[in-house]
Amino acid sequence: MDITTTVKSLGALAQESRLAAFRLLVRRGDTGMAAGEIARELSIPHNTMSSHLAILTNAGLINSRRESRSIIYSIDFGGTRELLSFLMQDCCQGQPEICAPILDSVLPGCCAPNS
Amino acid sequence: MDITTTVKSLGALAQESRLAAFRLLVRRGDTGMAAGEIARELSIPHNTMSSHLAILTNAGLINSRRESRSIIYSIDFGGTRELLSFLMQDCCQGQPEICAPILDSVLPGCCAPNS
DNA sequence: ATAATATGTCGATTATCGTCGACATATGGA
DNA sequence: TCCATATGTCGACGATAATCGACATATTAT
Repeated sequence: MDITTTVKSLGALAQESRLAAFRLLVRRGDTGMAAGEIARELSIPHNTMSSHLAILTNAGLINSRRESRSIIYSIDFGGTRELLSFLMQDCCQGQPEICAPILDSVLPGCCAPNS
Repeated sequence: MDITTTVKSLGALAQESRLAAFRLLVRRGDTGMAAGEIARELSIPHNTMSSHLAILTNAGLINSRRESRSIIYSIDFGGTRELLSFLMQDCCQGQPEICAPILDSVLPGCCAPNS
């Protein structure tokens, strides 16, 4: 992942509605959520939400698939992982002090590495 | 860390010059780097860089201290860690699939948790 | 005090972003 | 086919952000 892509991804998340939509989709996993449902849930006009979803898609953070009349958006595991990996490695290699506490706080509750 | 703060921090990093400056400072650690030195290194006018540094500071990602004529900027461990923790926990709790591979890739090269 | 160096602030200009009404397209049912 | 539903696209407006010249402030040396 290069700087330009990283900037684009960070910019995609640096907006309240988009961050909210992204977090919503993270929790839904592969099941995803229809465009309209997201707009309703967040109380945002459907066309505004549409352009936000396009930006998140373009940044490689979410995917979409059609299901009859609806278009279901879901998180893009690959892109999301790439962004976080890039940020984490950037900090870790420069200053382990930053990452170690993060890992300690994230590990217990969720995912075990080397498992 | 709440959503508004997160958006502000992400926005601060979602700009090429600022992300470059941030990465530079991560690598310098507590030693930091003078404002002018950063501007010169990145070939950016000093006043433009000054406003970028102000934005990163306001987002809680970097700190500054005066050292004779220079003002030395350095990474803010606390703020940086908070942002990354928030993003990681957000994803981990929603979808462990995202975080596990990140941890696996970050752990070997750098910091060991529970150490 | 004066000058040189280092950085910050102000203000104006340009570019980009967020928002939303109006219209367009796609799907499925009557 | 005709209509309702679901979503996307276009265009315009207002708001915010990026950039940089000019000026202001702070520090140190002579």
